[in-house]
Amino acid sequence: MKWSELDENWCPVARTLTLVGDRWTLLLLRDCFLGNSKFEEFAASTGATRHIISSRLKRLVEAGILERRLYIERPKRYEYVLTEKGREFGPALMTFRDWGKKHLPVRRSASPARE
Amino acid sequence: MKWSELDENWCPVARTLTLVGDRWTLLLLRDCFLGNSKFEEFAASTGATRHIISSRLKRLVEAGILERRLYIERPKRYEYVLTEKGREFGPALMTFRDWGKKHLPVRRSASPARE
DNA sequence: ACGCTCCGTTCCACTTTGGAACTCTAGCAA
DNA sequence: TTGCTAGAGTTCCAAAGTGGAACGGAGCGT
Repeated sequence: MKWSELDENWCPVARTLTLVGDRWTLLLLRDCFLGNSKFEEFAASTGATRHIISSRLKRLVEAGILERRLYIERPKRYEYVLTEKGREFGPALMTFRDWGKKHLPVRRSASPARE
Repeated sequence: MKWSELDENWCPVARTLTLVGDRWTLLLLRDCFLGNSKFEEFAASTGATRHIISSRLKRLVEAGILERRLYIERPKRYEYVLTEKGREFGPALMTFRDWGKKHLPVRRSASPARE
């Protein structure tokens, strides 16, 4: 099954995944909740390629989750901000964060003499 | 950035995404919460290829989210069930479901004139 | 004019996916 | 015995997606 066919799926989870069902998209949304809004910020923060960022932002804007807004007139700069629809996705990221904090603690090599 | 490098990321959301940050994995987990547990059930329900199902189940088992359990001795049949860690992922799927129900209603060409 | 910054787009090699066929084990039927 | 069915994968190949880096253009600053 093509994943594009999921958007008419009976299951609301499946439909949601057609929009945000990949890691970069979810990372971009996390960034938005962290306050990032500019292309270069996304690039630096997520580590995704500009190519990916460009395509994902486009999809999120089309879906009405982000809004592309002109924030400087003269050199024409755009930023991407969450719409109401997008902000309502916040709880989902919270659950990811909580689950990750609990079940996937960082193993940092900082702690002495191990690993 | 390779996505495998995310698992040491400072952000718990990013770390969570290393495990479940793709559509098929999340669909498989949804299936588990719906009560499915067998390979063929996953194949039928998600529409993913057997290849994908195989690899994703493997990863989920390695991560301790699912448990691979022998349920028939003689022809050796296995089923996949959620561990406690996996069950605690439930709330995340609920938020996806709720968001999808609210913001991505099915547009069925069957019913005219209503919404 | 020249370089610099931000925001993308284009290119190509590499990896992942989709789709279908194939394997293996074992029960059941003729 | 041969053949059919069924579950649980594995293998193969073409198509799609991704990573990395270079390129483009619009408007500053000097």
